[in-house]
Amino acid sequence: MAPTQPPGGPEVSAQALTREPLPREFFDRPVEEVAPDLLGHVLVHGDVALRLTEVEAYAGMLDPASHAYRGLTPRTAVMFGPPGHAYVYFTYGMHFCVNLVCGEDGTASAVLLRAGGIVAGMGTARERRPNSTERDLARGPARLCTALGIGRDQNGSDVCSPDRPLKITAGEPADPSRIRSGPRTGVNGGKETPWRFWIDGDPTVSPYRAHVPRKRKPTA
DNA sequence: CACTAGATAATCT
DNA sequence: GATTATCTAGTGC
Repeated sequence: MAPTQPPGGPEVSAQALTREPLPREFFDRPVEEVAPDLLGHVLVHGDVALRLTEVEAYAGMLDPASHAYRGLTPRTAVMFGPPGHAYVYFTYGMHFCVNLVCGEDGTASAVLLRAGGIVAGMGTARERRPNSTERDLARGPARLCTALGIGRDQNGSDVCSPDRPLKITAGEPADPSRIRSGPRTGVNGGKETPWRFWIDGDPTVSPYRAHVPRKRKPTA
């Protein structure tokens, strides 16, 4: 027999690429309900598929930690649109992160996809992150985007349409008894809201890091 | 393992 | 000019 296969096995991996996307109504709910429900579902981009293990909820204009808190700007325009679309942003001069827009049209809430495990297209993912172990391929929001090849071109993409390269497909939902929540990572405002959700014990969940204000460049 | 600093650019003030 | 929903490489234990 072949040695160890990834969880789910190769047949499940192939299914992940062809399965129907989640219905748009899935996203047309309060963001703190959608976020934990996404755990275990599968994000597909091209021939790579990823089972979500960690996400964070951001409640739009009501949430000091959200990019949408200060209102509509060119960058945040996608979040103010209809649910079921991808909001991709560029940060720290080198990284992309991807969110899925939630709630009613105009609420500007979204779920940040923070980590997951690759269930199809392992070869492609490894090429994109050649120095990474399998466990670390998508362990963190910027690593996730690199492993799946997500960038500016995917901003605004409809993830509920079966014919687009980037889509969110139905997987095996996480066992509710294994879902944990806690404060969001790397965020300054809104610390009291425990809106980071993850699958307890899953090795692909990223380590928690509290927000640290960056030091300024030393003046020589 | 814990901790630090540096990379690098869009966005906002 | 300051800040940032990050990651990696480096040091030291």
